[in-house]
Amino acid sequence: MVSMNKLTLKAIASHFKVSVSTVSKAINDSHEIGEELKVRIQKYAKQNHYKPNRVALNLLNRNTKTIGVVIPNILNYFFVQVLYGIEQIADKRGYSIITCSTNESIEKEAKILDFLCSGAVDGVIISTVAGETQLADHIGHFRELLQKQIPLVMFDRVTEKIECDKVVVDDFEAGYKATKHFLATGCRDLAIVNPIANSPIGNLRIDGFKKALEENGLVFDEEMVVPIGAEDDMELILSLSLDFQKLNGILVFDEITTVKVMDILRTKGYSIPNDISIIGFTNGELSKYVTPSVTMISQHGRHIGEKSASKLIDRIEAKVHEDDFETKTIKTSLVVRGSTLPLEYHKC
Amino acid sequence: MVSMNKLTLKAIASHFKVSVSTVSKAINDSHEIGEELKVRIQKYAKQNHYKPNRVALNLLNRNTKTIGVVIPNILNYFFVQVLYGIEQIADKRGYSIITCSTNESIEKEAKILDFLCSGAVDGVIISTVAGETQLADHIGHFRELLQKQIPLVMFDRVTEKIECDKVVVDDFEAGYKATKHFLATGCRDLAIVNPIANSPIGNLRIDGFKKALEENGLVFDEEMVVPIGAEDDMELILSLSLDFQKLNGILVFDEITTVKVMDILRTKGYSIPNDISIIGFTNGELSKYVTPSVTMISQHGRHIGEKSASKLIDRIEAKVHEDDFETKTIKTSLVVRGSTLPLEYHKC
DNA sequence: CTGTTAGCGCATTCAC
DNA sequence: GTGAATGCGCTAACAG
Repeated sequence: MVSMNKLTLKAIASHFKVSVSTVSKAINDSHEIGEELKVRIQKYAKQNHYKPNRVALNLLNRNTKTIGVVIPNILNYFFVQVLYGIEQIADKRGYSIITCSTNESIEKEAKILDFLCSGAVDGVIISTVAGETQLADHIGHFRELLQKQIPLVMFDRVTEKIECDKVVVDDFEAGYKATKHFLATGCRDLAIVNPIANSPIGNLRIDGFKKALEENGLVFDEEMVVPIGAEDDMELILSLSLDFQKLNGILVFDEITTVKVMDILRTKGYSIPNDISIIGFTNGELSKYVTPSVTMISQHGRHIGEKSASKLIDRIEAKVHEDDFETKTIKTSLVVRGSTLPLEYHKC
Repeated sequence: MVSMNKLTLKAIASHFKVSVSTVSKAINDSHEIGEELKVRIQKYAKQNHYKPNRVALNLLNRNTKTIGVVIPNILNYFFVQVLYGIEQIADKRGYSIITCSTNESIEKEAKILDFLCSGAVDGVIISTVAGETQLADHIGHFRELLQKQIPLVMFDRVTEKIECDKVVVDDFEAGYKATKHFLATGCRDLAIVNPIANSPIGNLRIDGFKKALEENGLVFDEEMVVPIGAEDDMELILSLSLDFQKLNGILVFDEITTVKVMDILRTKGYSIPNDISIIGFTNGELSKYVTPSVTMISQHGRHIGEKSASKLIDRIEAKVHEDDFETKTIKTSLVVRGSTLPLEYHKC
């Protein structure tokens, strides 16, 4: 038997030969409606699984109880963790999430932002794909969001050019902390492998690295930093750029690159951490289970997601749109594992 | 300066002192509107970033160009891959995705399905959290979707009780294939570590395992299968259940458990694969980078996502709702790596 | 060429 | 107690 696919107030109304507004009130349990009729209508509605149409309500209420989340790459575990954190909070506060992936394409990001401007969501959380340079051309899309009064929270990859709430990682301190740990375990000949070259985030980490070096009377040299592109033959580049014989510590800026570097070192016959120590910026399980397990900087992706979502929803639900934007900095943690030497070995 | 946050047709109309429908037509470049006025309106709209309200259009068109995706756990890399596949296709065909995570809670799944019934999406893709037993109580939520004519595609964890399009992994063949590989490399004393006990999927794999054993004249014994709960002390259970001395091959049904098992074996002094071989059901990078790298069954999550999304959107856009539901079976691949012995070692 | 009317599904205000 | 009218923002059919 074929049932009507959409049960509306109107249909119920005509079934009971009453008006739509009567049905509406009955279903919303208004005291205005006679008890007997009310019960009959409610029962009928329940039996036939009546459910008010979200879209109609959205139009009426001028909100959607939905937030848009824009990330550069959903296959990156860091962003998945952020997503998880956002999801937790959103769910708790009655919001749904519409997830958009830019795949690191600035054009796609623009397209998505454009879509998100159209009233489909009440607010947006984004980690932008744009580096500072590209952003200039493309900042308009953010402006439009803001101009339409759609609350915006940026996380991780943010930009000063846009005024909004932000949740960022303390990347400077992270670079500093990792470097200090190298030094504290007797590793003084250091290098950085940087798969996110040109990003402000990477630069902050490098700044922290510099500071730690300086504090210990070591001089920073640009040669210490090896940028790696996605297409590059990493083994070749590392061999050309680094003198492994002299090195005893490598800091790597993402998870996959970390294990790849370790693999290359192993192939070349170096022992980790005895010959060379490794610290990685990682988020996933990977670092825990490779051998040796990786000493890492944890960025607390889930926490970043939670903070971002809380802030956004606060902003959405605030009656007034004030301009007191806030930037929240999330501290990283150094998780010490097997790819660095124990602290007792050396003092510095 | 404060600009109006929402620019509507009405606002433009009153600005030009024309009617709303004139503006609508002008913006949609109708030939009915005088060239001069049309251009003026279009220019004004562009300058002020007019964008038609999605929600209003959704109400009008009775669709949302959005699909709901329901997964048990977003931190599981398999589901992330599926999500990625869905995203690719959805984007290509002009749909957005609203992602919902049940966190393996059947109540939450019911809640989500309930929400998804309310007109927020045009169709649903789901991997249900429910095992066959629980499903009885809770099948109503699926029925409701179907009854409301909302297209539904189930993937991975499906159920016969619901009639809809499905995309499943050939888990029987996967179990068979993995077992055959053990046998072909001379491993005949086998065990299974099953962290998804009671799931139909796990049972299919076990059936494949049995068949491979039988084909080689070996007898299956329930003792060969060790179920592991999320809370269990795995090391303890394995020690109690398995005689590692006699074992030379272990098949593990998820990724994290695989590396944990390997860790335990290493701790106990067994060499992989020389003493004991390992094959895992995995999806992530983890299996590639642990030492030794893990021979694994790849489930092609991305492909599953693509198929699911294609099927769903076809169904959504089909004028007629026929009942010729299709179940698509995705073959797995065995990726041979370092945790199993080379084929040349033995013949069988 | 432009405007009026109607309706998507719902809740709310105001009459009766 | 019940219902008609209004409007959320938009398009389409129909008048003028």
